[in-house]
Amino acid sequence: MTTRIKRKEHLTKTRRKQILRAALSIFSTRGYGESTMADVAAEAGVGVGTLYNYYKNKRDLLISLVQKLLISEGLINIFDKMADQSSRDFMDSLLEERLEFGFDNVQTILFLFFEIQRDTKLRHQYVQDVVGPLLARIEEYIRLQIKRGDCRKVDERIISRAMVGTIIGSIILYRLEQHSSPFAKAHLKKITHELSSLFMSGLERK
Amino acid sequence: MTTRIKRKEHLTKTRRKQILRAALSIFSTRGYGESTMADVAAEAGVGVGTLYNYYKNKRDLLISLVQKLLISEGLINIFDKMADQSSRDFMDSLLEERLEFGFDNVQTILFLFFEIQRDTKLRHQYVQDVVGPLLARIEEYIRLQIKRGDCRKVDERIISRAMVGTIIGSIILYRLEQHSSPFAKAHLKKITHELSSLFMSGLERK
Amino acid sequence: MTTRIKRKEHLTKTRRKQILRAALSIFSTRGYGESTMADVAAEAGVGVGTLYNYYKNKRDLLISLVQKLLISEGLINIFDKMADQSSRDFMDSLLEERLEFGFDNVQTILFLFFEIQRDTKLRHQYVQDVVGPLLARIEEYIRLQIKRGDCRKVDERIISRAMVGTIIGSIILYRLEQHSSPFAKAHLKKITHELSSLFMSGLERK
Amino acid sequence: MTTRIKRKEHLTKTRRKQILRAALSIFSTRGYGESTMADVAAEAGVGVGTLYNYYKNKRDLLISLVQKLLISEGLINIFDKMADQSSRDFMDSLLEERLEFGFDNVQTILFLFFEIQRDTKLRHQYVQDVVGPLLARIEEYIRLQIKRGDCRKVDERIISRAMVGTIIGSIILYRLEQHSSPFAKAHLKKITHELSSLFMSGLERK
DNA sequence: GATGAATGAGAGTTCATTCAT
DNA sequence: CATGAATGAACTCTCATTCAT
Repeated sequence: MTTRIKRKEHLTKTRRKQILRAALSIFSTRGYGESTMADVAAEAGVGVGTLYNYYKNKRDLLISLVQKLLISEGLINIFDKMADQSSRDFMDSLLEERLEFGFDNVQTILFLFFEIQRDTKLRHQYVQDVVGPLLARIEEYIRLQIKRGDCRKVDERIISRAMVGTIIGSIILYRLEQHSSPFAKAHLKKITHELSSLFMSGLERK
Repeated sequence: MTTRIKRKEHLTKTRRKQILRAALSIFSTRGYGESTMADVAAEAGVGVGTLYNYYKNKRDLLISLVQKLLISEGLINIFDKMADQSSRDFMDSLLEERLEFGFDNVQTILFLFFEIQRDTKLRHQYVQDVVGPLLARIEEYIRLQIKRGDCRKVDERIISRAMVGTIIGSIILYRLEQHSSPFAKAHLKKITHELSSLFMSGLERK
Repeated sequence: MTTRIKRKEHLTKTRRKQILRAALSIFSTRGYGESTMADVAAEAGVGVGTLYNYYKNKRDLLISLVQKLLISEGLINIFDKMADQSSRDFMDSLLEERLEFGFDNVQTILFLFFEIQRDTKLRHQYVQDVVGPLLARIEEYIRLQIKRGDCRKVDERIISRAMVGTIIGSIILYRLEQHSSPFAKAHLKKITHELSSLFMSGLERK
Repeated sequence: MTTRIKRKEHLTKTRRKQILRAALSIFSTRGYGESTMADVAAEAGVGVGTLYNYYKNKRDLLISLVQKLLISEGLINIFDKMADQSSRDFMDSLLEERLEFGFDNVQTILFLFFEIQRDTKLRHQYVQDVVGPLLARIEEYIRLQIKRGDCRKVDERIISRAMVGTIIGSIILYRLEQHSSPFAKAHLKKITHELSSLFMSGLERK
């Protein structure tokens, strides 16, 4: 009995995931406004009506999708990996991990940014749950370095944003230039190293 | 006679601009797919039919709009101002000018990026006409500094992209955080200075 | 299962027929270009959107309609009835059957002719599938009569066309004069008899 | 002064003819409902606005066009040529003249029939001014032949319609079969002769 | 009188959503 | 719960008509 119910819940979750995955794929490539529920249904391999058994309407699907991405899909889980890392490693791992993830999900990320910035609620949520914590973490790190004397006196609130901005911007440039540039996944290590060096010596005390 | 024709041509150009301006405003805020031609017409203060006297269809309006923005609307005219500037000024003016422009046009820029990266032709055009020249210019500048011995040996192709990426990413972060951050127009000078310093000392020979 | 599917297929066919019938009615009276999909939907008693679940677009509806009429709606099934009939009966039944059908469907027929002759593909199909076989049949009949010596030497290719032409033209005249003439359905027998006599003695050996 | 006015009137007439000619060409090939005023204007070599200086609206243009065709464009002027002709010549000249004219203007004629039969007023006018007189003439001819004893007793009202119908139908068949049949302009003499013979001996006293 | 840009009513078409099966 | 045919509101686009030049 309980098992039956559990299985049912499990199935429901699976179905919801399946639909969200399809929606992400479709929305990312065509854009929300130009995607149709039929497209999503086809991609998910279910009937159109089924979508409405799991999501109230198209907009609900979008919001659910975005929130799911914000919360659980590796967009903020860097923290786990970042814990207790020494200075250079912190920078390196932050850059490498985020860039690799970014390069792998450019379309999704661009789609996310575009949708998030258009919806006040989503934007606040995103800033609060994702960007905020990430920035806080980096600010804290910089403050620590300054206190230690390893870093010159900088405005950590601005520098942290510059760093996150660099990651975001690099991902976008990668999408724009595609394979016609040194910003290819193949050179990820090289890129990480150059950026890391730039920031490290940029912050370093003279 | 000639005057009459000229006036007519002038009117046509004016009308086209008027429509493009309206389209930009609508598309930027609602997104292309969710904007209607009626919206655009209303914003432009003309009848719906009139739009079709100047643009073949909705997509044509979008493409024309994007191309117009790429080519003439100050997205690349930074070059004129940048000419013959000494090292620190180059960095400062690049950052300040681009950030200010970016902060003033976040929505437009995000809209542009989103549309450009979805259309292969536009993407190529953008890379070739806008991003490419800008990167070339920065690479050249870095190479020069290296040769002069003012800058340590770095991969100028990566660093140039990092710099452009930083600008792009900062603009996006600005849009996301809106007024709840130090990334506000009010602190533009401060921001410019911090970033400039970061890059300058980041590149500086130890 | 199979039954379920069969029922569905049946329903689909019924719906398609229902729509075609409505389209025929509307197109015949208003003309294709002046009919609207809303008209057709109303006549069929379905929503506008439904039309598009069965036909790609308005033109597709027209073409399907015309082809359906050409192929199956009794426009060529005269052959079954004509088989193995002696000379005078052949002529009589041909005339009577075709005239009656024509008088009953003038508008449809005129609409058909007008659309068919404007579309090369339809025209070829019509000639090949409908007019051609009918003419062949009549030519064969005439040739037989000539061989038998019951008929004087005539060019059967021209005479057959004259006979078919007479039927077509009579139908049109009937539509034009409407009830103000002896060409009324009431006098069908009389008309058939006069025409039959005309042709019979027109062909008869002197 | 009078000359000036006359010239003006002349110009006006010319312009009206020019427009009607264009309208006929466009309407005949595309059908009234699918033709646009812009099409007509382009064909006539004038601006769209000009059309409205000569005709109240699109429908007025159609009606004027049809009436013009009915009244003056050779559709009924056969009477002049037919006067005082002896029996066989009457039939021959009627057939040859009407068929030649028909073969040369199939599209126009089909367009005319289609439009006329859809408009009650036009239909009445057509029957009264064109078809009626033509039928009357043929009926009279047949009655005369019967009285003379050259023709067997037939219902001249039906036979006359059959003859006119044959002409109409032959023209339509010609359009449908186009060049793939013996109904080509090249064989006009042959056709005329066969038809004439058919009718003559069909009516002849045995 | 000639013109064609401007217009909006209205056409064709799409698609989110519902609901009977 | 899964489905997809039915639907009409809403969209894109067309085009007859007007009117300032």
